[in-house]
Amino acid sequence: MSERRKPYPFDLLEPKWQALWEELSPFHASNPGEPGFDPARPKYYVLDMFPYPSGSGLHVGHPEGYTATDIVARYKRLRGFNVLHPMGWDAFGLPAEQYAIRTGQHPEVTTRENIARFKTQLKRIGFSYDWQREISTADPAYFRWTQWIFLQIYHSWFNPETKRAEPIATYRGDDPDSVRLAYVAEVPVNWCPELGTVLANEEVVDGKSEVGGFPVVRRPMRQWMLRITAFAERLIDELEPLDWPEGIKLLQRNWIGKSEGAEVRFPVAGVADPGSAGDPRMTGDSVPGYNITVFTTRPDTLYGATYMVLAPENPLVDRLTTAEQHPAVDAYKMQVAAKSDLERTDLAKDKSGVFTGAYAINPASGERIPIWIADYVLMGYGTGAIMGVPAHDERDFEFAQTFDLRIREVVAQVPGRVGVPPAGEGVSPSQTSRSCILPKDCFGETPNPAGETPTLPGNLGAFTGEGIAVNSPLIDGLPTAEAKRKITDWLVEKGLGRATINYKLRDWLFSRQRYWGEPFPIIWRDGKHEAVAESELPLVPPPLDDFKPTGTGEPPLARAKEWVRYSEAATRELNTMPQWAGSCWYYLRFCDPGNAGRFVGEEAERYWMNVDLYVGGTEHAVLHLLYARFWQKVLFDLGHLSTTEPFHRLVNQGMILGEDGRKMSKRWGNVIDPLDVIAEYGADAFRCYEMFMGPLEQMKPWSMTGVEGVSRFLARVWRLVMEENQAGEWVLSPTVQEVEPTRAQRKVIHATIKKVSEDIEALSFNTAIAQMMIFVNAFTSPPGSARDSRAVSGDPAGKSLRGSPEVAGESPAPARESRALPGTRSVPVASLRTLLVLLNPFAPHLTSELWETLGAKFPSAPAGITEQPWPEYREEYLVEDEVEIPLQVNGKVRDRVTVPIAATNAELEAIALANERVQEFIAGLTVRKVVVIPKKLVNVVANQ
RNA sequence: GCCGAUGUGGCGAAAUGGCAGACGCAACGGACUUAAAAUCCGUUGGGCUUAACGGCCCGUGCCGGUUCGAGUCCGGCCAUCGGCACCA
Repeated sequence: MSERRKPYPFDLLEPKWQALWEELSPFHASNPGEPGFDPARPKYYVLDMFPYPSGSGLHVGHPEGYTATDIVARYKRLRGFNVLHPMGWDAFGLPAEQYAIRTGQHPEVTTRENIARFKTQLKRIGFSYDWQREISTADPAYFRWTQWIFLQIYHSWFNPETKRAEPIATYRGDDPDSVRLAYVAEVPVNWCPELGTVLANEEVVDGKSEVGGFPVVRRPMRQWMLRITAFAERLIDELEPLDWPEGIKLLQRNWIGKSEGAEVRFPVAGVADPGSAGDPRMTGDSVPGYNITVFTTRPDTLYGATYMVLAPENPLVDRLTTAEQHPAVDAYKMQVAAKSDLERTDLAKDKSGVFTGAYAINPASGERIPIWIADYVLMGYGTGAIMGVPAHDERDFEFAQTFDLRIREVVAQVPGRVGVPPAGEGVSPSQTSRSCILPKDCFGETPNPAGETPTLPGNLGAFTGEGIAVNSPLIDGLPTAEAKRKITDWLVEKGLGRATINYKLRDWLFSRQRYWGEPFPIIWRDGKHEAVAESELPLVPPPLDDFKPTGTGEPPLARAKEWVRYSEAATRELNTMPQWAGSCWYYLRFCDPGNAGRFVGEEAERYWMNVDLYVGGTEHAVLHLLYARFWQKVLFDLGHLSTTEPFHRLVNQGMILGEDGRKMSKRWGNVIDPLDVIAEYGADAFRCYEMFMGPLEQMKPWSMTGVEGVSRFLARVWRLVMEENQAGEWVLSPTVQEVEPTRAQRKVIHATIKKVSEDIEALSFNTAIAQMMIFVNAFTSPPGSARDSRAVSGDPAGKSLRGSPEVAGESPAPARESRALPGTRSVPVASLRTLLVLLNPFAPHLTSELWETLGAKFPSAPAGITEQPWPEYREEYLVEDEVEIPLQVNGKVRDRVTVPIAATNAELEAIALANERVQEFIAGLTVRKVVVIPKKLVNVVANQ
């Protein structure tokens, strides 16, 4: 770090203001009913995704979003809003626990230290958080309510009639435990041996743990689940009106994965198995228990179903398999079970499977079709069974090819419709050979109505698009959508199926085998679970010396024998909640963090919710953001909250890359430490640079010279107000005077007010800063310089002459040694004050200091810059009497002329046609048309 | 494979369908300085042309379209990044 002189004394003034903010808490927001609360003001809740306080401290990614929200928060305060802008800590988490395992240091200690470091660092950037609302998810005063919310979920069920969560008491069935929103199930889970815990689907990436990258295997275990699937439809529907990036909405929709289709029952054919011939159950064609139900999104292809496939784990498999096929089926099941998720995915390309020996009846065609098992059919989706329609499904096609199963076309492509290659294209010689492998009856008896080649589309495999039903007596000739409807109606009529919807979303695996998390407020008695009384909350984790996973899947809490024993007959639940639990509702607690009697006070919740602006990284698109919406809905349904969605407007900040354009990492040695930057350039420069880099949502590389540029800008602001005297002290510059701005200056001022206001609302901070740079350039450049006139007139070409100050009684700038340049003009105090307010959200320290300095000499304005009203611009100052417009001939600029703003179209046209340069270019041509856009341009269209 | 985002000077980037490159960085030239740093002023997309003022042509990933006019709208490609990935 260089020891060169600071361009302005940020190293003195930034700590000064930070100390003042610490002392006076000017950013504290009062709740309704509290002293200092002003009900006349509108509210604004602006929230950051709170950090996990890791050991490595803040990196430059954190402050990007935090600076954006801080600017908005400070801006909204100046605009007269009651602003809620809190910060807290997502403090439960694996790293602290793993550190504890390595060192024996209790996670609580590590976490406390990390929080302290994060807090110091955040304060060093000058964020205007209301620190009185600070919360930590690992604080018993907080997690007692996390546990309380879990109990609300536990004590409720999803009523399919009302489509709402309701207290379990309203459930009329005989087994409440089967419908609770929190339930225990023996499910195949993602078990990570290395971490000694199970993980949610969302925490597994490519068959490895998201944290640490350790292998994850499937293994059945008894786990707590939250019934998020019950809310699938609402999670999709209520997403629609939110002001979120379309991409994130789409990500959530895809994650939830809604598919509309039908369930179809296939009777198992009784005569398939010689061994069971004569078994009375196998003779009828709809014996209960011997139907296989499948889910399909394409019921219109039912006639094309030439085989069936069950998931290997499907319990029906054992009942169906013939004696002959038993050894092969069992071997295959073993083989599949041994595969990890990774392997199962990796081998996706090669289809494998085994014939069960059994047959089913295609309810439409009446044909006997073979039943197979294959691992490309998943037990967890739909019914764990499919009908194989190789002609119209890629996977089924591959499978049919591998095992030489029949392929029957039942949907004909319609020429000229979606996805149909023009004739002649997509047909290669290999098509003939492809046809050869198709069994004889592949296309049925009916000639292919599409004529020409008896195609599967091109030679690529299955045709999965929509078309016209063929070879399907009930629906022949119908387009796909209609065919779906008609066949579904027919299925319902015959009692063979029904329309239904399936979701990819699975229930949320909610328990973890960890120490450092919220214990479940649950006890076990006689093998059944019970909730503990609310009065027993918070349920604090027991003290432990050994945090290591037990390795058996039994949670570390099992080691605390005393704690585990709840009573003679009951023991405590040993699992803890996942890290997401605390972050599912922290935005609610911020509204009323000190409330000891409720998770959030009703009035506070009604006043502050929902979150007006939520800024954070995309990585939470389907995790935190889905879970939080889920909890919000449950709590809303149960009457605890006033809104059904928590986050009105969501914005994702883009990642900041290293100077080399690569992701910042120790490996590349390109990590930028915010505190190093602040030490050298100051917090204001750091903040402004992060915002000036480019659009908030975009990924962008760091640039140290870019920081320098922004730092220079702030120094120019400083020197606009201050100058250094002979003793080397900064004093108010004598050029700052109580004078009126020139007309040109006034225009820049108002253009800047307009642009900065609009840009902050739109979160376009980079262009807001650019406009303030223009402002400063206009006020620092000598009159008449190109830079001056460019800035002042808004004329990029800088050609218009502009210039002499129009200020009555402006005194010549006092001579000031070397700094006094000829033509230096005075700087109006009022203009400076406007700039300082506009810049305040971006560079709060510098502007506070300069505001104070100005106030000492020109005491007309209130003392504190944070009490200022946001300036309003006046349109009348933005318009000019004259405007320079380009004259075009056939769309090419040939000249520019300055015309009165009020010039009529006819006048403009006349001016254009009379123009010498235009004349030159239309010479010998006939003018066909003259396009006149008032105040913009004139285009003369001419040709031969 | 599917879905989404992005593609503009040497670099980060601006541009309600209306003068492409605002603002900043870097580079170069100049002023100040014994000198350097800092600061200030200026030049800076490419090519051609002019003694000079100036003028002309090309240019927003590629190909095509709509329009008086396209970075912007439409169709088709290509590349990079991100997400999902046997979900029937």
